[in-house]
Amino acid sequence: MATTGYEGASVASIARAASLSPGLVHYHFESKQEILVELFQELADGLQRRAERRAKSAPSPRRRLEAAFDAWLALGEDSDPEAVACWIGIASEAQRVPEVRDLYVGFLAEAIALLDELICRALDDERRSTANTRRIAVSLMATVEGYFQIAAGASSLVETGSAASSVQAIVNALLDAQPPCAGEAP
Amino acid sequence: MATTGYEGASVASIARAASLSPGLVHYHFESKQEILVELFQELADGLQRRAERRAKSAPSPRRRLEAAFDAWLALGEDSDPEAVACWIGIASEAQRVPEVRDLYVGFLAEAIALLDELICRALDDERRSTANTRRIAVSLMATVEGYFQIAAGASSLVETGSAASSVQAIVNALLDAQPPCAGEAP
Amino acid sequence: MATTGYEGASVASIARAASLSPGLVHYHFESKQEILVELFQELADGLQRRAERRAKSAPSPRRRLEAAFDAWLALGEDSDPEAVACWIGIASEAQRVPEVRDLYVGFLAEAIALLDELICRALDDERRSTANTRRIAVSLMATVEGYFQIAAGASSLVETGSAASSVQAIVNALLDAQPPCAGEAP
Amino acid sequence: MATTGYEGASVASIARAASLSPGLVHYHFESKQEILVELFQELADGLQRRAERRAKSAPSPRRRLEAAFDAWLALGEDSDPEAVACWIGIASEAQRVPEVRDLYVGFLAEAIALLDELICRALDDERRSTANTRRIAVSLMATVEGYFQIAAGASSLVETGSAASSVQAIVNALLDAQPPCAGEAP
DNA sequence: AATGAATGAGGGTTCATTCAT
DNA sequence: CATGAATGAACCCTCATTCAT
Repeated sequence: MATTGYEGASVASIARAASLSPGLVHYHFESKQEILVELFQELADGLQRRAERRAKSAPSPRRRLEAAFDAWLALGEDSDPEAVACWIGIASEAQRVPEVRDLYVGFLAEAIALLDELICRALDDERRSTANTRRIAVSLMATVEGYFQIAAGASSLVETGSAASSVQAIVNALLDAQPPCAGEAP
Repeated sequence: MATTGYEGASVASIARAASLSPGLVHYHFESKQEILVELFQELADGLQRRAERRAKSAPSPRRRLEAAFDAWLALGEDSDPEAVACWIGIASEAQRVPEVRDLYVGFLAEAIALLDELICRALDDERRSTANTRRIAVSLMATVEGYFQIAAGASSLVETGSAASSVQAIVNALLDAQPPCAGEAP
Repeated sequence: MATTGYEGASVASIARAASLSPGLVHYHFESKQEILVELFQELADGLQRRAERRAKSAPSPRRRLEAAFDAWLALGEDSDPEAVACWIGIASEAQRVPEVRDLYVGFLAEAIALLDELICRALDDERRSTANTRRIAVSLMATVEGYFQIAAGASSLVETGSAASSVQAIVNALLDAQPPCAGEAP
Repeated sequence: MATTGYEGASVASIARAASLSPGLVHYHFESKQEILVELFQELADGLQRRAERRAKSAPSPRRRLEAAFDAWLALGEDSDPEAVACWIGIASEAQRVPEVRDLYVGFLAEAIALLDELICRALDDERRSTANTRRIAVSLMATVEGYFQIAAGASSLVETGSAASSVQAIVNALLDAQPPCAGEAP
């Protein structure tokens, strides 16, 4: 699915890649769509677990945020381009397949909640009360997803390794900005 | 293509939607893929033109940046969900179809160049020399693309109208940040 | 479908028999089932038209009845064994396919109505008021359908040409029977 | 098989319905077709036994005939619609599967022989010699089979309970008819 | 006697593309 | 410029049957 997309990956080709007979694929999966669902869950679980595990072992709130982005964007660039390619295809499929959409929304909601919490912890009491942390979380998540997309479709435009640090720069700027008069999101 | 995706849109259904005969579609387009290319160009041109036109008519450099994001993300949220849906599908297709990939990369490069320039103009001489404006442009573009993706697949997670202002907040934070000791990307 | 049954007749084999490509079959018929529906209508129309045409040209009410059975059972035995084979398969399919069932019920209802009317005309006023002509029509129709079934599955048990005359004998016996004390169907 | 037909009943579904594993089905039956054969024999034996048993216990020859039809058509209407549904499917299958055809022919031959004998016994010597009792038996059997078919595919057309009495009316009419000048089948 | 994973041929159906008109 | 019938390969999926356990 990484190389040919969901539609391009015929059940026969999937079976061949796994050294199975086509019939056996349908013995284990009700339909081709179910394979997509399973694949998504595996990818999403991997991302989520990775972010949480690495965030936990970081010493300070700020470092935890950093660790989360590292977990995602390291994957986005170097380690597993196949996973990123799948991810973009799935995001596209999520628009049409309700089951996939639900999972995708669920994943994003969880990730945003994690970011929201980490952001809260990284702020002092005064700024926490004025900042719209959830909105910040959403926009950071958008940046992550956008880096995935660009990495998958136009990797030549992103310097290898720059994604994580760029996002870090955004985080730093947002969290250290002087309380702007109108709030950070007017 | 917005509602069924590229693979899901049969030439017959496209013809029907346009009140044409299937044969006539292939009289005007060499192949189905060429329709995708044409569609992409239309969408990309629209985005690019929109951003440039609105940026031009803004009074200050900072306002020009703001106008560009407004041009993109207003489309991303309210005005044309069909275009956004197409866009995500195309980004997914770009991974596999070289012709589409080239166009996609070209569009992004142009958009990033525009942002880069606008950012440069918005900075004073001192900060322009220390800041990595291109990297900032890339990460802002990633955020825009990410918002498109989330809007297409999980619109419930984004407050209507928040995307543009959230990106604006990031821009403000990045451009107004004190020159950090370690640079914006350590 | 006559020789292999509905399930046994693959769309590919149907196409081959008609010197068509498999795709073209689905260009003209929405589904394989629709072919069955069309086939049924052709058979049923043929039976109905035949019975009505021949009944009309008969000189007396009694002869009209005779003509109707001749129209059906001549087909049932000699002329078109393929049609009979199809018919039995269709009757079996009618149990499961609602669309076919409706058509089958419709055909029988029409045939029974025709018989009912012919029987009424063949009776004198006194007997018409005491006889349950509809019930007689149903049982005669059952006999016809039963002859089809036996002809299709066990033709060796029926002397060629005997079906029509046997049914005629039943008709004669029923219509000429002295008014039984309890009515012919207690 | 009653609800989905022979082709529609997969070995897996049969196994599931019987709380068996698919493999075990093929341990007991050589093939799926053999299940059909077994099913047919069970149904046919049931019908035959039922008719014979009830015919035996009737007091007079005429009552014995009546009892036989009751045995068949009671099943056709009230008691076991599933059996009737199977029966029609089998009659359809008999056209193609030689083994089933032989059994079907055998069943019909036996049933006709039974009817023939009962009819003979019910007639006085004079009429027995002039009547074609076998032909009468065949036509009565056709009526029974026809009622099965109509009951299975168009039950709304038959008043519940009318089949047996209608056939009885035919029997009475045929057996009591004055020796027609031209015989009962001209 | 029993399991259920595994096979692979074949099922109905879709579809990009062609072409005679 | 326009039609729509026609093609045939490929699709997802089902299923009777086998077999190691």
